[in-house]
Amino acid sequence: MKEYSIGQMSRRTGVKVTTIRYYESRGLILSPARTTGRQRRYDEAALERLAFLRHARELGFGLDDIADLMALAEAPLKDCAPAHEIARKQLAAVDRRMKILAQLREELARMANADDPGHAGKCRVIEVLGDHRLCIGAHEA
Amino acid sequence: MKEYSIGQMSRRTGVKVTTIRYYESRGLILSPARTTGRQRRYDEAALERLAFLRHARELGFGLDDIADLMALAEAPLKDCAPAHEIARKQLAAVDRRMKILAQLREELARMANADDPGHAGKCRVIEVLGDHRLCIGAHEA
DNA sequence: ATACGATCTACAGCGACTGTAGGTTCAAGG
DNA sequence: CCTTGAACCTACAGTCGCTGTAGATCGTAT
Repeated sequence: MKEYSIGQMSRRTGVKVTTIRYYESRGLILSPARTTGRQRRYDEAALERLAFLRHARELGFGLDDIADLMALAEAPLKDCAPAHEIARKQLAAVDRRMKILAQLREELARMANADDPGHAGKCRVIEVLGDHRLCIGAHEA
Repeated sequence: MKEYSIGQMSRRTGVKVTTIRYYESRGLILSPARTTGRQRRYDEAALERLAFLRHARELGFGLDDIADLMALAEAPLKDCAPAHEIARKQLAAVDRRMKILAQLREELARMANADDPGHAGKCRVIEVLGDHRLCIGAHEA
């Protein structure tokens, strides 16, 4: 059975050592076994959960939502009704995120492809960012 | 000469009143004129700067990057290559994010729509988001 | 046996807000 | 005018998700 130190976990997932300990303190990952010298030793399952956590964070999910998603992953063995509700809620969140990202992408592509960077003409990046017609969200409130 | 209260600025740009004051305290926008009762009164130029700030934040720029961009906007003859570089970097990040979100979306949709919640098959959310091949950033360190 | 990097705990600090308390100002209606 | 109530003011604590520091201990390679 393979074992990993916290540093190996960090290298394999890209999550910083301090952040791993922070996740543990928040209850997002289980407290792992310890050596006699009280150093953490993780197994393969812990590695997978951490990789999941990392990707979910990169997608912009909050830690509470991630806790829900993790519960969802374990749900099929139990009652699925709450799991489906979480799935629907997260699906809606994902759809909103994708919609916004698609708009961001368009604007950024326009910015990145504007005038030649070194060229004598004026830089459109600033203009584009200031343009009211390109507002991403409806801004009420 | 049109004048706007902080609340009107907020409504016009979608930036919350408290956040506008925060931006001022961070030096990102100039301290506006005040009424005799010490309430802020903004002009059209301030509105434009705030709109710029809002859009840049939505695109994921940090406040320091935004300060740099604003400085660039005031020296338009200077080379704007760094601004293009920032835009390209953000664009790449957005593309990676969208790709992963699409996969998660598919999995969540499958789970949310499963006719047979109890036997719909193993939940693959963790697998989908745990997949190393989908990593957004290079993770060295 | 020693050296030296990795790990430990505890806690302070950061970025970008957000919320609260408690008071003041402005504009509209009576 | 005067009242009323929303909008505004300052100051500061709290939030989220980390990140960094200090000082001590552990573990492994030579």
